[in-house]
Amino acid sequence: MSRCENCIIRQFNSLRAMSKEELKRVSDTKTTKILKKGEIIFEEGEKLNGVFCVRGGVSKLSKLSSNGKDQIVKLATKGAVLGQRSVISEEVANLSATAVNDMEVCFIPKDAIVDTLNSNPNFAVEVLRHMAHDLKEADDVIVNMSQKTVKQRVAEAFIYLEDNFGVDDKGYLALTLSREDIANVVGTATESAIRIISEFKKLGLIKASGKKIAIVDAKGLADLAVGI
Amino acid sequence: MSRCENCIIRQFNSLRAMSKEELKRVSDTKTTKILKKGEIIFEEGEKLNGVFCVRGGVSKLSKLSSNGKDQIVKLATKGAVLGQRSVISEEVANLSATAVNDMEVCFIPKDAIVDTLNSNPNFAVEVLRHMAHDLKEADDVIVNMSQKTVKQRVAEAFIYLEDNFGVDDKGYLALTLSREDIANVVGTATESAIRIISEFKKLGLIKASGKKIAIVDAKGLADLAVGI
DNA sequence: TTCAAAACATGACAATTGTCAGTTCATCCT
DNA sequence: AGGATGAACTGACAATTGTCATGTTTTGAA
Repeated sequence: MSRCENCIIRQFNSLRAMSKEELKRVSDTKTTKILKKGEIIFEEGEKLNGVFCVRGGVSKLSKLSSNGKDQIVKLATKGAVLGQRSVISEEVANLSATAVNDMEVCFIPKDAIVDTLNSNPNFAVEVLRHMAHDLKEADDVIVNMSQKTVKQRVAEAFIYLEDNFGVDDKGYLALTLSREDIANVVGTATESAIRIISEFKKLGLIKASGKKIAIVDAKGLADLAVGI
Repeated sequence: MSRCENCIIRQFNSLRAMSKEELKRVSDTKTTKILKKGEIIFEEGEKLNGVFCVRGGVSKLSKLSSNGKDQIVKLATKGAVLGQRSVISEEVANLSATAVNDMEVCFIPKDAIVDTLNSNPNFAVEVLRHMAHDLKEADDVIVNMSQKTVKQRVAEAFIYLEDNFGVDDKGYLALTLSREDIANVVGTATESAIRIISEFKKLGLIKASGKKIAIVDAKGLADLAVGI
């Protein structure tokens, strides 16, 4: 069985601040799950008794709004830890996590995390730093959502996807999202997202092959995103 | 001079997890500032060498978007600690803090905070919990901003103001914001905010006396906010 | 008090975005 | 292969929201 001490993922997340003993404990209590595309890791309102460490694949973190639409708040990939916020504040999950790809995740029981937090200041500070970073990102999203047009947000989404998930050998975005998911990231109607994507294709900003999308004119897209 | 140990504000924030000695150190190094309405506490991009503890008045935390408009991300009142996120992640401030009222704030130098974080797990965890809470709130704001109409967001803003800042003896919202600030909280044009406020008055949802606004039909407003 | 500046308000119009209805295309199952 | 299903797309139209122009009220400083 794989051991946390050797997990390459550790370098990406706060687990690196754990001592050997603490890691051993996590390793002994953790379990690994394989999830198929579309499967749900946890849902909004669910009480979490642990966190999920993403070893492979991509998860969308979303929240249902009162009008019945799903808003994707964040996309989490290798190294991300899901559910940490809820475990720390001892509240039910306020987001749902769904596999966008086939995924592999480790489940780490709550106690292993909470006990380490309370005894190891390095770990607590490391987690704190991560959360501070997430909070900054969330604030930036708020500003973008409220001040940018849908077109600007779609442009930004493509740049985000390229920056965070990279491209394949043909230059296409490595992460392929459905038009509906793109709309839910951007916070618009699916039809609006589709129309804007078509327009971007006509303008030569992006190209598509099936569902795969590639950025053609990165500068044009970036200019559009900031409103030039 | 007032001492942190006795500061009533302490019960609202993470400082309560500090030991007597730690608090004494904070008390010895802190300085108090009085700010007039409109004055700036710190600006986006500024390097902060400490945090600000709000003793009185209200501050708006805002960020300039690329199109030149200011988005108010959060309103902070008595007990809030400003700049904590930037100090923890050792980055420049990503928000500006401005006094909405006359304010009184304590400045606590960075080192007093950082040293305590590194040595006192209780304090670190307490700060972490606060940040986890802020992150949840930020996620909720993202969903509201992207999925609700401007009208729903204005309705929600009034409910938020009543819930968080209360009402005066005549029932008017204790915190009076300019129409422009309301528009910047909601993420819309000032004219749009004004129109919606006028409409709410006509519908009998709110009433106004000068700049002061009072909620008349709380249920009607709440229904509108969730889209009934 | 008085006047200038700022804040508030409204109208008219354009631009953006959402909704509904329908068509085409891809995928997957047996 | 054929058909069923869902995703992708398009058109038409309505609703929402932003912008510009302009008038009114409030505020604050001389």
